[in-house]
Amino acid sequence: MATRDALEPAVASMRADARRNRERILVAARETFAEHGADAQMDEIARRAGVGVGTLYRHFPTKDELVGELIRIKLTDFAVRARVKFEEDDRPWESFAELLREQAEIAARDASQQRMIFAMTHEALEQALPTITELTAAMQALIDRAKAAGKVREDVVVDDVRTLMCGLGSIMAANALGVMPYDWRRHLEFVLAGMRVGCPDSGA
Amino acid sequence: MATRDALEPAVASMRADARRNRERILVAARETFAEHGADAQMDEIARRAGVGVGTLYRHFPTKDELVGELIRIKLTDFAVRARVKFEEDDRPWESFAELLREQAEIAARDASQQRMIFAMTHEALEQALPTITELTAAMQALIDRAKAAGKVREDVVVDDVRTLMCGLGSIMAANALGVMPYDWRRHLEFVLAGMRVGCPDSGA
Amino acid sequence: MATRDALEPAVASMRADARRNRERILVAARETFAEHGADAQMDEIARRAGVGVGTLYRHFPTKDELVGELIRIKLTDFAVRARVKFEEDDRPWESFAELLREQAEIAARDASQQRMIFAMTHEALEQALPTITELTAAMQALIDRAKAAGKVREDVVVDDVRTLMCGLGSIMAANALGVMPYDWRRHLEFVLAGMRVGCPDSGA
Amino acid sequence: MATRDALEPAVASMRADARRNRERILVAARETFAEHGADAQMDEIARRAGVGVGTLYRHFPTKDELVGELIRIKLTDFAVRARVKFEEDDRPWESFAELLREQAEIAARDASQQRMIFAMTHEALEQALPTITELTAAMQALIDRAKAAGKVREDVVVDDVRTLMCGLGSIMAANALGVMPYDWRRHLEFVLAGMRVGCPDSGA
DNA sequence: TATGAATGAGGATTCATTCAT
DNA sequence: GATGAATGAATCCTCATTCAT
Repeated sequence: MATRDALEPAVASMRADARRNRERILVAARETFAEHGADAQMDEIARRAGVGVGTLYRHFPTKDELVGELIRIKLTDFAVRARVKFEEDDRPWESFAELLREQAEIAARDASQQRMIFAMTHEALEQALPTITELTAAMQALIDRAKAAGKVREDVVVDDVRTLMCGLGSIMAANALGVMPYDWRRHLEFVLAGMRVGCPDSGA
Repeated sequence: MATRDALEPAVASMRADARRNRERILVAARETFAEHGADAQMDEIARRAGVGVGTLYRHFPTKDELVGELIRIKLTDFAVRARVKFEEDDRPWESFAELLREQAEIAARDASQQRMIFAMTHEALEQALPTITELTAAMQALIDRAKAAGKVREDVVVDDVRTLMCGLGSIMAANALGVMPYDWRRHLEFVLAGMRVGCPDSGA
Repeated sequence: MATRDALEPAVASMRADARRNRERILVAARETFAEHGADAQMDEIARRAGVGVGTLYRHFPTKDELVGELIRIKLTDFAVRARVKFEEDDRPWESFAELLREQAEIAARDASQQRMIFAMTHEALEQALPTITELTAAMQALIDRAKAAGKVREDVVVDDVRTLMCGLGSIMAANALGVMPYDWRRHLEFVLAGMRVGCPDSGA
Repeated sequence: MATRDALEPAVASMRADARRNRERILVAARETFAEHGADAQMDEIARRAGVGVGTLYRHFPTKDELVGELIRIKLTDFAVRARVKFEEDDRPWESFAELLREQAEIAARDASQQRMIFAMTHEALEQALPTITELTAAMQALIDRAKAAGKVREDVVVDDVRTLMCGLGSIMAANALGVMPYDWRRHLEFVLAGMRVGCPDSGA
């Protein structure tokens, strides 16, 4: 996990027990949002974390801020992974495609936790803004290199990746709801294929 | 609209005023889910429809059944459109790709109403099962013809389309939430390109 | 009781059972504010009224509006009484002084209910504004007549009466809290004496 | 300030820093009750005082005891002032009337802090009992001298002053709530006038 | 001893659903 | 059948007080 990098100074300077509680709350929140989606209740999150609601609210003054932090951590992790992939790997297409595959596998592993995005509000998102900027830059670098190497179509932009990940997350979420099975891995491969140079256009 | 075909016998045999109420409720429900997503309230739907809550509940005994009916109508419409496309049009790739583009535009037009899928439960889905069967058959026919004509990759299956539409709907919904802009049209074209014969594989 | 005059059209047109519930809620609210002051709980008010909380909230969407209505009724009653006193009675000093004595006795009778004023907010007050205007006018008429008859000091203004009643109410409330006994009747008589013509000034 | 005289032995024997903390807490509490009335929170008082809640609770084991102490100090101050007035001043009416005016001005100056009295409970009051006894005695002396000089009506008793001050405090508090303006100075003068010998009775 | 993190009962309000009119 | 009043479990959040560091 690259989460350590997500620690803000405020968190780093916490008392040991407070930091432990904070961590337990985040774990519990992930589980609870996974099970109940946007309807996850603060009381249940607290109970699972083994703390009182008061403690939960001391750490995250509103539900929104809790959701915002979960998103921020996830995106920070993604950004770090993207940066590492760019440094460590010099096969332009593979480092691009594999980053997305790996990130998708990770997202799928917290399973249905994708449902949390249903609980995302504007406020929640704002907390993650700096992280999003970082992630965008890292992704841009990967795309640029792959384009320069003639692997990725010239018209692909960073936002297409954002859109793809949004779609994948929702597909995983729908999957987790259990109403119907969806194969997100196949979906990802279709999009990757469509983004490659050499692909005939879609006839649009 | 092909909605007329969605009428069940029970609806067909209703008194004229009851059927009018039913229709107004469905319209009001669409509007309300569009504005408030899964948080749409039964009271507001009734108010917009100009009927009492009691009447709303007479037509749809639970919120789930109301959501289910909205989904069923939408899918029925899709199925009809798919069947028509198959009959009317003999350009295998185009009739496949254009159906998806048209359906996506329609979905986007109820705009944010996609948010309703956040309110979908297992029960809601069950009502739509027969419709889903129809839709699957119609889609299968289009895919088979396109494969036979060497236009669509052999490994594409009906479920890939279902998955695609799920992803698109969610992207539209996220868009409507307004937290971030997503370009679902570009996403659709990447997938279509990826499904075409002649596209290099994704390197997976 | 002159409360009947306080009925707004909205109330008059209610279904019989709804109006009965509304009345029971108001009674229960008076009792509960009397016992617990500003800390009175909506749940308890509902329980005492024999209705669900939902019903309480249907009639009064916020605690403030409930408090506001209680104040409005009380002031309406006062205004009516003032108007009647002015019409029925032609002894300028007596009609002025007796109105205040009677109103104070009435206020004291809902006893400690005066504590409700502790729960009064700006919003709550706003509901009562038209009533306050009426009351002010009625009181002004009584004061003017008593001044014209040379009974009340020329410098007495309507606001002095408002201030007096506020003080009396609080004294009653403090009394009801039981922390100390206060004799509000004596207090009232001192103020009345001080407002009479012929009283030596206070040496200020 | 005559507060020094209010020091109990327990306080006198405190370590210098503890006494300084105690003083800062009292100041912070006055400010906070002034701003928020009975809704003042212990956490905010501690924060303003620049101490942890724990320290606040070490000095005042319950909120009630804190309120009680604030009241006690205020009343002690009043009692001292009354005694001084009696000693220093030999104009019977003036020393009586001016004491009340001065005390009222002081009370008004903590401005809205009168709102604290809304937070007063039986327990809070009990702490102040000895002080009340002192105050009563001092006030009695002033009244007796004024009666003997033929300035104050024979039927005036100490409790009438207590009642007056209670009313004034509440009027100031209501004023501070800002819902309506009340002129407590005028109210005080009416009562003083009403208590003077030579005032016609109120016609009761 | 001082600190501030943790606690959790409680409180206002909402909303799907039922039922009297 | 239609209406909308009534229901009350559920939900987010607060704050006086306790207790580990």
